[in-house]
Amino acid sequence: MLNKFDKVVSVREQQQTEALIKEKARVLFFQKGFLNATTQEIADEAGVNRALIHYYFRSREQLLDTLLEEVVTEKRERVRAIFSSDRPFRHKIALYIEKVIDVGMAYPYLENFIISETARDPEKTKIFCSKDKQRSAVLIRQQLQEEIDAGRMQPIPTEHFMVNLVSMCNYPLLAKNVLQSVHGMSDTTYRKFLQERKRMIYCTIFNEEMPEGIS
Amino acid sequence: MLNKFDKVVSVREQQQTEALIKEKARVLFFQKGFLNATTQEIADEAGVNRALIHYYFRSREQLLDTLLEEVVTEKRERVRAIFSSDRPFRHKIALYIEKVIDVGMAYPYLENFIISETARDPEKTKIFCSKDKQRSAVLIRQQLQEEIDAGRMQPIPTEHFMVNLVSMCNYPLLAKNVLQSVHGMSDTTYRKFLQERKRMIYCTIFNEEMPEGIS
DNA sequence: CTTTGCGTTAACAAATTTGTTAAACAAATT
DNA sequence: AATTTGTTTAACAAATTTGTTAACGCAAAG
Repeated sequence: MLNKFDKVVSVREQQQTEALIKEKARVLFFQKGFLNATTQEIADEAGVNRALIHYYFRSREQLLDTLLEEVVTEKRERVRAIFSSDRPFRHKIALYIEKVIDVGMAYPYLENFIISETARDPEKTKIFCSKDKQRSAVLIRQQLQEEIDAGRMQPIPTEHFMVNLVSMCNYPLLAKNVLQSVHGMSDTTYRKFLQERKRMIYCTIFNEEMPEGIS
Repeated sequence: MLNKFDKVVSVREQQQTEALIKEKARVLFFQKGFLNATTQEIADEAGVNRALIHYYFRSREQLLDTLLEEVVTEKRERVRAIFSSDRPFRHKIALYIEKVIDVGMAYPYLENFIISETARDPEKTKIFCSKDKQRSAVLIRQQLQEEIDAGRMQPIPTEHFMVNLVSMCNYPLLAKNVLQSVHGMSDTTYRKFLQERKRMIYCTIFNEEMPEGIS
C-alpha cells in the first residue's frame, strides 16, 4: 500500500537529494538569515537524514563553501551577461538594479552570508579574484568612462560609482528587518518600497528627476 | 614579588571587569566580525575567567542583548544630537555621514551584528521602536521637506532619502573584506577610500559636482 | 582578630553539535 | 535468484560549548 508512494518519493529524491539539501540550505541561510543553522536544522528543512549532509558534502563547512562558491559564480555570471551586451550604458545599469533587487527579494540575506563567511575566514575572499570578475570590472570601467567623456554624466571614480550602486541595491535587502521596524512598514509595504527603489536608485545615480506620483 | 603586580591588576579589574568584558566583546563582534565567538573566546580576549561572563551577564545571550541595546542607544543618541542642533540641513547630513563612517571604521561589523541578531530573533527589532527614535524620524522628515519646499533639492520621499544615505554609509563598512578583495585595495587604500566617500556620498545625495583631484 | 560580602577561580555536569560507521535498503546487472 | 552499486538510516563516539557550583582570596566592617 505504501509501496507506490514510497517509490515516488524515493525516485524523486534519488535523483536530487544533493540538490535538495543545497536548495533548503539556501532557504535557511539566504532567506531566513539563519546564519547558525545546524546540520540537523538543515536536514530537517530538507526532510532528509542528517547523515546525508555528510555523505554528500563531507562536512558542514564544505557545504557552506559550496553554497558560497555557487552564489558568487551566479552573481558574477549575471553581471557579466548584463555588461557584455550592447545596450546603452544606462540601460545596463537599470537592468543591473532590477536583477539585484529581484534576486535579493528572494534571498535577502545572501549578502549577509557572504559578508559573515568572509569575515570568519578572510581566505575565502579569494573567490572574488577570478579572471572573469576582472573582465567585468574592466568593462564597467570603460563604459562608465565613455559615458563621462561624452558629457552624459558627472565625473566620478569607478570605485565610488560601483560602491554607490551596490550599496543602495544591497543594503535595504539585508537590513530588511531593521528598516521595516524603523520605518514601520509591513511586509507588503516593504515589497512595494523595494520596487520603488529600483527607479529611485537609478535617478539618484544618474542625477535624474524623481518620477511623479510617489511621495 | 608578584604581590604588587597582582594587586595592581586586581584593583584595575575590580573596578571594571564588567566593562572590560563588554569592551572586548565589542572588539570580537564589531571589529573582527566574529559573529560566532564563544564565551571562552570572549573571556580570552578580555583575559578573564570564563565564569565571570556568567557572573556579570548570566548568559551569553544576555551579554549579546546588552551589547545590542547599548549600541542601538548610542546610535540613536548620535542621530538625535545631530538633527536637534540648528545647523543648516545639509551641514547636518555632512556631519551624519562623517560620524557614521568614523564610528564605522572602528567598528566595521557593527551593522552586521545588528542585522544578524535581528534576523535570528525578529523580536529584537523592538529595540528600534522607541519614542526617541520616532522623534528623530519626525525631525528629519520636517527638515528634508523644508529643504525640498525651498527648492534647494529634488523632491524625494523621506524613506528613500534616508535609505539612500544609510546604505551608502554603512554598506562599504560591512562589506569591507568583499570590496577590498574585488577592487584589490590594501588596508590603507581602503581607509583612504572611505575618507573620500564622505564627500562622495554628500555629492551623490545632493546632486553636487564631485570635487576635483580625485579620479 | 573575626566576619561578611564581593569577585574570582577551577572543576564539574549537561546539552548541543559534529562526524563516523555498520547495517539496511532499493534498483540495476549478471 | 544472487550480486553489485549507490543511497539512506539509526546508533554511536567525540568534541565543543554552555551554565553551575563550591571553594578560595581579599578587602572592608564589625
